[in-house]
Amino acid sequence: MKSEKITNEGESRRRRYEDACAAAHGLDLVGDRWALLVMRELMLGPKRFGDIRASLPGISANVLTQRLEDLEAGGVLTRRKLAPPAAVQVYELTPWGYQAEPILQALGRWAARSPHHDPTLPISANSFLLSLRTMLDPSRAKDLDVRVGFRLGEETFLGRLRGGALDIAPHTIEDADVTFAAAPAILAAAIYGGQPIEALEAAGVLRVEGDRSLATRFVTLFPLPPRVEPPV
Amino acid sequence: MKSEKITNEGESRRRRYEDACAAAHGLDLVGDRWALLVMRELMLGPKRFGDIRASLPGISANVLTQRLEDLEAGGVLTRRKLAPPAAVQVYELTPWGYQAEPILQALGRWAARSPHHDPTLPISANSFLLSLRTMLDPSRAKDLDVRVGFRLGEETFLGRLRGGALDIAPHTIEDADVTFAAAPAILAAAIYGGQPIEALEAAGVLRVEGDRSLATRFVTLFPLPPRVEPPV
DNA sequence: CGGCATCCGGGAAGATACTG
DNA sequence: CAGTATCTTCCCGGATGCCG
Repeated sequence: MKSEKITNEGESRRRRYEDACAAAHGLDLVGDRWALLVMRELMLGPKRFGDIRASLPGISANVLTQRLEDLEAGGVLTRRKLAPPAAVQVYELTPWGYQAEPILQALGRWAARSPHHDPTLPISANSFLLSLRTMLDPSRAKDLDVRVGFRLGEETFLGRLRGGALDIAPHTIEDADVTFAAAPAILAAAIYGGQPIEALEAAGVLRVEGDRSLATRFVTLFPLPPRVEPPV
Repeated sequence: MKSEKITNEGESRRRRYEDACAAAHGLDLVGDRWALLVMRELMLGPKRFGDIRASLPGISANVLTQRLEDLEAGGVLTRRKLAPPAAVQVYELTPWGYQAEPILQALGRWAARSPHHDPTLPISANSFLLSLRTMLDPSRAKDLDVRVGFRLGEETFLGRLRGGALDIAPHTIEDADVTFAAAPAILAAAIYGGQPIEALEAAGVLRVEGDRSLATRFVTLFPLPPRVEPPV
């Protein structure tokens, strides 16, 4: 039996930048592969291990376990057991963890201009919804106060657009002013790709309920920044 | 001889997240270890290989070579040869590369609140100066229009504070209104650690030239956000 | 089934030595 | 000084299997 785990006694000797720069310390915390994407998947609310994994095609179970441990040790998230009726364990960002959203937004805004960005790859519900928060143009939205429902696969989310800001959370959608039902990639095509709503409905891949004129306005609130000219 | 480098025919098979999310693509570009810190070192102007390396204690030459190649392939930076008198090669961010600064700022602002952040580690001139741009409180600075010089080791930088924003670039400092000469860590102690300027001068680790009352005001313009409560 | 440990192969990171 | 070559170490990714 050499199973003496000298590895870590609660304190990790993980590889670190020895740098006082706060950004470098941020990379110590969330710079590992997959770490920020795990946080992205928790950004709209707690999730279970399997749901995170399903949202991140390509991550393996042991890596996800590792990232969750590291992020918990860093104070970014906590594991919590739901009330006995459904006593499942979920992972939830700490209040400070939720405040990491501007990192994802800065990264997303910048990379959206990349010459190599490929928007045709698969996209998760969370990353699509977060992209709306990121790309919303407050000046175009500032005089709107509406509730927008999203039915993305099994899950429903309710967005509250008010004062030029957009809050989104998992929620029922019966009292939304307008509701979009489609795969995330389809909605992205409508909002970022300029695909007309009617065409997508005619193709049977999108359904709009409620205020249709609001729907056509809503999809224009998220302008994409110009691409950088292709590589020399 | 199996030295057939099948590796890459100009196209890289680098490990990528297959994800349409722009943030995920951003991680494809700058998510590798050291990548963002290399960009940080170039954020205030072009640098040579050796200078980047000297600013990043712990990076090894081959990793730096690799990161520079990858970032160049991603359109983030270019290599450029200076005019014949000093025909040295330097690395310089592209205009789009410079626009990545908000990523560093979001990361830094967030991680500055970490319970595990250790400000006593070594700090480079660039990361200190960038931290000023990050942490400047525009409301405290909005009615100031001054030139601030920094002598950090061999290099000098000139900061222009105006309209609540701070521009910084390598520059001579003879026409600054006030000048700080000290190691970056010392200046950080004065600005973020609340060390009195007089005490640091008495200790012989800091020298202030020019408008001294401006100096005492300047160091109050960069409030630190509150730390998160230590781990449970 | 969800969560986590273990083993293994490949590849990136780290350290050192070497070359133009 | 600016990288390149080489070797070691360790992380990532996939598979399997244990256990509640």
